[in-house]
Amino acid sequence: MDSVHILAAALSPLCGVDEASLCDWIEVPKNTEMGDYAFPCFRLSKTLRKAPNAIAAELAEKLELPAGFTKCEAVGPYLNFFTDKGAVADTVLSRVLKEGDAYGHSTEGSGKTVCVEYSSINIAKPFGFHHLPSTAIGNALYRIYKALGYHTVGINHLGDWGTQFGKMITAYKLWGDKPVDDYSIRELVALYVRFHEEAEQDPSLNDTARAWFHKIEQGDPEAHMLWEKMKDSTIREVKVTYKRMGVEFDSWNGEAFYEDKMQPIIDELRDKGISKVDQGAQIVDLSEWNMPPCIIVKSDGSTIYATRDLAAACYRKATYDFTKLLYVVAYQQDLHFKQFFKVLELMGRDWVKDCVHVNFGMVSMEGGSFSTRGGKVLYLDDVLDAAVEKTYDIICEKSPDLADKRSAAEAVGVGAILWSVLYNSRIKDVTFSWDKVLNFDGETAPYVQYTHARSCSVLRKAGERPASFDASLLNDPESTALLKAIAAFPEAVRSAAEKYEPYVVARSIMQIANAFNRFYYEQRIMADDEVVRAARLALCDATRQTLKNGLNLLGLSAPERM
RNA sequence: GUCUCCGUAGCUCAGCAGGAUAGAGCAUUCGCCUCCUAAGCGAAAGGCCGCGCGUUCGAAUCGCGCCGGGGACGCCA
Repeated sequence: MDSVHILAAALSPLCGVDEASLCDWIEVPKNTEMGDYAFPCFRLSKTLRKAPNAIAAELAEKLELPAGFTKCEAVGPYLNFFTDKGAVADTVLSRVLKEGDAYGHSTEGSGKTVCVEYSSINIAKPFGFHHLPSTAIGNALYRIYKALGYHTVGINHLGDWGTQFGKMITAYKLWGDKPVDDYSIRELVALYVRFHEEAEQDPSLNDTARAWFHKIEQGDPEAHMLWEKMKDSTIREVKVTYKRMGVEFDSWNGEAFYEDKMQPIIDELRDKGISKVDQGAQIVDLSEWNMPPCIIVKSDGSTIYATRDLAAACYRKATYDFTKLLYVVAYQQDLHFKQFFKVLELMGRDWVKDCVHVNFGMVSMEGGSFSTRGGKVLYLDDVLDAAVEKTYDIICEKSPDLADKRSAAEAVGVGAILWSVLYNSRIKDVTFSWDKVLNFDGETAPYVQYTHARSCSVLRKAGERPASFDASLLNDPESTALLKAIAAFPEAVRSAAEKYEPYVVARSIMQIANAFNRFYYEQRIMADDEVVRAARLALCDATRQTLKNGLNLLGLSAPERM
């Protein structure tokens, strides 16, 4: 039973309100000097026909202080409670140190499966900075759900199908000068750009491209092989980038995979009378729900992304039997998801309630926009490299003696970039600017990583320390604030999952890092008094552990030195 | 035009199952390394929480209406 329930149980008989309601009313004051918990008495004034201030005073008088609490006082209309700091400190520290890498984790999701679709890049196209939000947010959610005990399936829904591959093959056949396997993404993109340039002059190239794509569809050996190889080399290359960012997938099934799985959906929609033919296309009329129609089959007989998404959702339900299917996709597609979820509902798939469009804001350049054809692309790798280089320079300047500068620079540089989209609400648009992305001061990943390394450094220097410690010695304001922040971490992880918002975890560890740095400055951890030292070292270790766990949940690594 | 999201300090953002003086970071100004990593800590300054009405004992937080901005709106994804 936690403190809130204990308080509610104690208060209930005095004010004649059931415990459950009281639990909702009890709050944690923003100002820590006001206590650890507070009970506002406004609501009682109606039923008790008394002024809130009087009620608070009276309750303070009558209430018998429950175990674990040291003080209760009436401040105006509030009843403020103070917990036994020593006991709380001991509980928190023992738990963190005992659970270790699993602190913040739980088993609430055991036996349940969560599928997360994220990143979803296009084959033979740049892996650009604009893929960062989906990739970073999706990966963080994947890790967070896994930590909560869910079986997780990370899905990279590749854009690996469509006429652009006919164009790619056409370009390759015309201008290719080495085996397809040897082509890097940038070279493939160059072919694609050249195709569009030349097709301006010679539109017949488009016919050739269509023919090549048709061949892929028909399973023509050469066409299929070329397509397959472009796909393989793209995946091989992006896996390197993914690895840098701690990103993994369990499935790379993209659009091509669902090519043969759409017909049953189309048939079902037609047979159940859900779809109808309109202007030569097969559509589902959604005007009843104030939405434009959802196109299932285009008037030329080919399918469209909605069809593929329907097939994919059904396939995933059948294959993974998920309790949740998350789509980490930009908000531009809000309408599409609303439509496609509605169609699933009309098809009687009641599990559509478990499908969530985890949308996020737009990525843009400071002053321009991205476009593959125009060649105006910002490769994610280039951004990561720049951040790593800058980090390397900083390390050389600040820690010239550090043995493994490269790996620390990699961890911190990449972390800084990931952090930029993990620290704010998903819905916020991000405008890329080198200045912003290369600023490592303040609320950034390097700050948290630095704090982690700092705590490691203290522990390293301390060497052996006694297994037992007296947590009640951690009663100074800085220790108390730090303990509170550490104690809040598991709830932050849960909340992040519930809201599909990794920033909740990011903010939580930021708060811990901040509290630790104040603690570090105000209280000497390596105190002369060895009993005090033991307690502070335990707190330092708990900080280290929690920061590491939090960083890992976000896909960042926690170097021990930097 | 319709639908939808957003609007909090100069800038970027927290806070929004309503509660006690609205919080951070960046930028600006000023302090702090003979001691555990100064990628740090502290201080100053900076706000009709877009505007109005309503609900409430109480609204940045909930509802409605404006204003301003982003996005989407049938054969791209």
